[in-house]
Amino acid sequence: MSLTITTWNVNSVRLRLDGLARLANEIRPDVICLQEIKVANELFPHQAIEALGYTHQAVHGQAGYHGVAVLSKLPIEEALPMHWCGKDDSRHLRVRINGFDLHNFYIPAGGDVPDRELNEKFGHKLDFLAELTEWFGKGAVQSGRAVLVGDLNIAPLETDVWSHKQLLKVVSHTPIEVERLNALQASAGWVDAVRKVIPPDNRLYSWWSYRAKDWSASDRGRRLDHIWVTPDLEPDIQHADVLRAARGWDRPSDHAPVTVML
DNA sequence: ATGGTTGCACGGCAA
Repeated sequence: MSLTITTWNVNSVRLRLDGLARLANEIRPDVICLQEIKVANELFPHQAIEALGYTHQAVHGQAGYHGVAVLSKLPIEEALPMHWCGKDDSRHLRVRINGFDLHNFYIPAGGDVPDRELNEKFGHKLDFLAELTEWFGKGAVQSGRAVLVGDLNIAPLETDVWSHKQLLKVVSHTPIEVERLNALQASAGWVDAVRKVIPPDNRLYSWWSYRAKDWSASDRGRRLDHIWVTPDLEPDIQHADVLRAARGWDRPSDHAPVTVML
């Protein structure tokens, strides 16, 4: 028995229905976790997605910004929209599928300036990570078997960015962010499932800016999207991949889907 | 050093 989970920052779910159909046909994930759906709950395109075989859907939407959703071929036994840092941003949806916990995150991007004194968005990003770390550290993962996915908006490894040196002061790859992400990972012993399959000596990206003239030729990417599992699931990791081709589809998201098969 | 693109609440803001 296997379970395939894909995470994808779609940058507007309503503009990415063709892409979702393609993902459903080409990868056939059992569960798809979306970020940046950019739509209120009542406007979520439930029927179009149901027609792709994802009859179970949990949505934690928001008009205009952010928003996360879980699409599943298996029943969603419980869905908990979560909130952090005293804000009502829709950035975390916790669901229970097949008896395991799945956490779908859209971590704050953090703005442009990597200094919390000058840029409160950067402070929010650091605080968000710290709150999660404390929460997971207190035993939020109870069942033992759990999966954490999403756009974590941090590329932790040198091989997760096109130029480690040139990105050290760029939000997403600064030392303080990497430190906070590593602390989050340690909080519940999370294992980076993608890097278990594709070792850290290989460059790997999941996001390329819209602003490049030729995103593929310049290939200035970053690995911002992640799939982590608890240690007891580590032996079950069968396969992992980034669907880089999706970045070249018509009207693409700036993120490519990341998939792990357990 | 600057500007480059996309998507949303149609226009400034976030990414």
